[in-house]
Amino acid sequence: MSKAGVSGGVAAGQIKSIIERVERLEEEKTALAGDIREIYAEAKSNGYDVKVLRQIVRIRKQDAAERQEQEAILDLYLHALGMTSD
Amino acid sequence: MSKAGVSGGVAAGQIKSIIERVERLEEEKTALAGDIREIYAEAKSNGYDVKVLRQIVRIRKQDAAERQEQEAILDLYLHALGMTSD
Amino acid sequence: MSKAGVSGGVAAGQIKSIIERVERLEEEKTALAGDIREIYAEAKSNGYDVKVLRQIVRIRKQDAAERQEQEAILDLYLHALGMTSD
Amino acid sequence: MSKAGVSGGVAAGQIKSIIERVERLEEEKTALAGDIREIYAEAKSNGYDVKVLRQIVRIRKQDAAERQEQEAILDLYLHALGMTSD
DNA sequence: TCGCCTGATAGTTGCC
DNA sequence: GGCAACTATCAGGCGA
Repeated sequence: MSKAGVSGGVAAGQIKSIIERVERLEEEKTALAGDIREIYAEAKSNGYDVKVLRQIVRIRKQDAAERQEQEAILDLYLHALGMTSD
Repeated sequence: MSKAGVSGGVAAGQIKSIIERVERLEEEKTALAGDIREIYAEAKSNGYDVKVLRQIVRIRKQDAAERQEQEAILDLYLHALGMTSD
Repeated sequence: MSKAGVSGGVAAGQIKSIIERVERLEEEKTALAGDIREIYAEAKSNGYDVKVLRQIVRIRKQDAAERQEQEAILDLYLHALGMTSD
Repeated sequence: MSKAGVSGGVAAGQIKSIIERVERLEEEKTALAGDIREIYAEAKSNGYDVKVLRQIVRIRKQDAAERQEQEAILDLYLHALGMTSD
């Protein structure tokens, strides 16, 4: 069939399965977000500055991203210069 | 002490632990987001309209939230009438 | 009035003004996007690799953002240590 | 030459010019985005519902697009009937 | 030219 | 209750 579910109700089970798998994963995702919040709350109660901690995490993530970008552009340069193995 | 880590470098290990635990959880969160995207991609390749599927998930979440709220209101009434066991 | 436009049609002119100002600005924004596309197209016709150019712009923007973040966290540290002038 | 800048450093100035022109335009674009945000913020402080205002702008843009499409279709018909001047 | 994918934007949620 | 960070959605650019 060219379009799932159009030719009848036969796909209902499949849709249900998709929805439920997504919902399950989103549930886990929400739980993890809660765990993170909990860690920060605990840190705060131990006298740490949560804003600073969050900023540190953010910067480390940015660093990683920047490194990725740097590698990506290096690859681009190498390709442009025909210096790659592929 | 009024501010953790200010009175010396003793808290460095603790900070490191906090940061790493958060990063670990965020990594898992990102992985789950990837899984969800994968499911939608697979659904799309099976001919489903991803936008519609996302909307269904959203509506079901809203419904769940409303149900929660309804129950909360019901509890409120029951409490007000002294009809609860707690 | 507590809520603009609720007490009558008197705010119609104001709404119209808001909408039109926004639309005007978005138009300009779209035009700028077009200008940028044009520059890249021209560069491409001159033999430049657009992908590389875009990557360069992206990295430079990231660098700037990272610098901002670094400054922000420095400020946070200084505040945390009570070493600021305010 | 088949690839600009590959045969030497002569194109550095040109690249620099391209990058800077793009960055200048992106800066202006960002500034306009800021102006728009400002308008909405002002509207909000005057009691307007920003979400609704955004929706109005979106719908009007869609309408304009549809009108464009209608005109294009009309043109197509007129061309097919040889009723155009070009 | 069409589909994919990344980057920009809008909405939501949590914090102050 | 307002503001800021984060997430999800959407549109434009790129490659096949």
